[in-house]
Amino acid sequence: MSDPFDLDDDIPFDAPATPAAPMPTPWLEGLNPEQRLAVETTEGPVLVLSGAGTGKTRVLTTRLAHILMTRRARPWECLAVTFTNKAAREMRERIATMIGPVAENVWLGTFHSLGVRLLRRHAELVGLNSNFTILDTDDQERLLKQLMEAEKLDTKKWTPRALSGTIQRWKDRGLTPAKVDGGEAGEFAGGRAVQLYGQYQDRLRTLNACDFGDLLLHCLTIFQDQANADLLEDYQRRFHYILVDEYQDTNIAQYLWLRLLARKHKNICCVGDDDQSIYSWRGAEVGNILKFEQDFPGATVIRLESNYRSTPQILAAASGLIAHNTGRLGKTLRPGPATGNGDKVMVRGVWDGDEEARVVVEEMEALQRAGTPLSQMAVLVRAGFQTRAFEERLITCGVPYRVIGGLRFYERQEIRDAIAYFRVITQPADDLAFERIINLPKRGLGDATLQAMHVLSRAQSVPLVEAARLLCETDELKPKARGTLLRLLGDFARWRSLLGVMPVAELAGTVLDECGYVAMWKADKATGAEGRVENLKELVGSLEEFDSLGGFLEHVALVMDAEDKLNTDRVSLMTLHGAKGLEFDCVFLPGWEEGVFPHQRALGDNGQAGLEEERRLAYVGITRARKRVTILFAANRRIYNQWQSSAPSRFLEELPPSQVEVTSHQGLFGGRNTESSNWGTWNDAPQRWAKPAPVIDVTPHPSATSAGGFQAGDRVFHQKFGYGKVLAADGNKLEIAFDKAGTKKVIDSFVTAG
DNA sequence: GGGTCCCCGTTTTTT
DNA sequence: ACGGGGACCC
Repeated sequence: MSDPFDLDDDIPFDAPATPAAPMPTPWLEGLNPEQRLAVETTEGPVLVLSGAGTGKTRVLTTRLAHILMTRRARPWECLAVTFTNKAAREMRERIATMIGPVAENVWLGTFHSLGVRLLRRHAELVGLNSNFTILDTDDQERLLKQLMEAEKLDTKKWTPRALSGTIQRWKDRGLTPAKVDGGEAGEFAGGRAVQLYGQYQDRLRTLNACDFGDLLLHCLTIFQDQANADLLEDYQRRFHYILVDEYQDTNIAQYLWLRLLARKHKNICCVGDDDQSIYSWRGAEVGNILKFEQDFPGATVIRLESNYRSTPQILAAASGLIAHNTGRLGKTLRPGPATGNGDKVMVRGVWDGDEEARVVVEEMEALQRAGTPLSQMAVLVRAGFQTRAFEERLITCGVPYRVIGGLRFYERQEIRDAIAYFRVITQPADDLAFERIINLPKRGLGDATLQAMHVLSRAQSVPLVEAARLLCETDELKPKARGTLLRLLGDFARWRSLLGVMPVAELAGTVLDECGYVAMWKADKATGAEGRVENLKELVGSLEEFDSLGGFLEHVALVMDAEDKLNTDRVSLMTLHGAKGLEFDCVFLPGWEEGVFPHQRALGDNGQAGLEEERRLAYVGITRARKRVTILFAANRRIYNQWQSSAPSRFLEELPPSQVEVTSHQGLFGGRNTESSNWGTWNDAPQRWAKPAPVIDVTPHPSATSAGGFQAGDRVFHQKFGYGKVLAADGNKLEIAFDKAGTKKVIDSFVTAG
């Protein structure tokens, strides 16, 4: 990968037009007055409060284009920061279409990718080598566990995971071990949490590794050190204009980072929405956006309130709900010119989780018949486990869907294992990676061998790989283990010698073949093993795009999201958190019950603040919809296999009644619009919620040949359900009587002739 | 070094 | 219910 940032200051920058007064500014056309103000107020600190669907991204990109087109700054004098790779990519593309390839020279990226670039340049200032490794959470926790065990701590009472979390939160606040208030972690780890934090940082340094928090924290350390004042000034001088996306999600470390860089020119523009702050649990500090005007004196605050996404009913419902929060900067979404009138927000009470799924999928099918593409429908849940019931129902009804979130490609076990091999090749000192694969596939190098290596490694202060080599020169190991270890070390030496000689993809393939890792999965009869072999192939294939293994590893660490290339028409299932920034015509919001949403844990842990964040989550959910929102709540729900009756979410009462239409099955639910102003709870009046009549499947069952050529009577095979007989075919949908799984509807591309 | 049993936790997640 | 991890035994 080329590094545009290393091109530094001497790139010719040809703005398309020579500035002449008055300069034409076509890129400003079509902006509303507030948006235009946000774009044109280039000087000084600016806070753009942009509600959902008010054209935030457009403002950000246009602002950057405006700065460049009017030659206020050259591309490499602009810094644009986002949170996700997706947002960064989107912004880069949009800027490129507006101003052309010079856009590449803007410092544009996520906090972490920009942090990494700075840190690779100046790694030696914090005792690292510029080719440091970026650890994933697995590595972090394993490392902490080792440290805790060395301290004889009970890792069941105090889990490495919890300690990892504590350390991350400290890093989020820009605290190095020396800066943490000693008493802060209380009795955690016998009062030794801070000490462990220090040990952890030392260990990372010897491993030449960083965790995610370090990417920013080390930058801060460098910038805050008086000895590096010149360096800081260099960057301060460089960045004439700074743009920050999703400012409500920044943590304190990020805030300090920005403030340091903006100190000279003070042209910092932060865009965000305090009402969409839903990540406080991972260190985001709403306070950053709330006190922007104090932090950056003389700041201009601009509110974008004209919404181009949702119907007036949806906006009114969302606004009414969020108005229950305190401590807001305050903003009211107004329907913009483009939004038509729509239906009221539907609220629907159902008997249980199964009915909820049934009702939702039925409505989806009805909407589809009425012309809404499936890709314009989404089910947004509070927690991951809720998707299961919907998946099952969607499978049964043969409605294609995708689950967004969950395990990502690079988080799969086989991918992480493979990557550990690559890591040891590029960085022999990467003990964590070496430990991971030393006996994978099983080659008889167990605890005893590892133990001996650790002892030697510690005694000699050398990496494990080196300790292993030394160990092989002694008689300490049994001959068999010694032979195996020598062979492994020899393999690594050979693979390493191929670096830069053999194309990376080929090298990767060779490594995974020769070490026996692929063979291991090929020999595995368990379900999913073939899938893993496939994934490994895909991994090797994806390496084609890289010209160095190191570049690939950085990509893996920083760009975890693998773009979904499938453009098929599918319903989306995801968490409310995952839906932020997305929009759909029709949104389903199930599980609005006390304990589920607002979630019990959110209420317990943080009281009022926790509740308000849950409410913001609800606000995010509602404002994802363009045309239609359906909220559901169930009287009974099975949680951890235990049936519980539940009360409707308090958020339901907070929706403005005039914007809501309560519907119910079979007189299940009276609703306050027609009855009293009081919402009954399930517990108060269980007799009101008689079990509804079963839902009758009204989908036609024509018997014909499917698009894929299947017809009634065919024997087929399905990955999940096994063998079965086709009962009916309709377009690409088949109704199949499976031998074991019963009768289900599936899409014909999921089955093969059996 | 490998298999079995018990216990624990089970909100949200990017980088 | 269920999976992961650790302790324990062969």
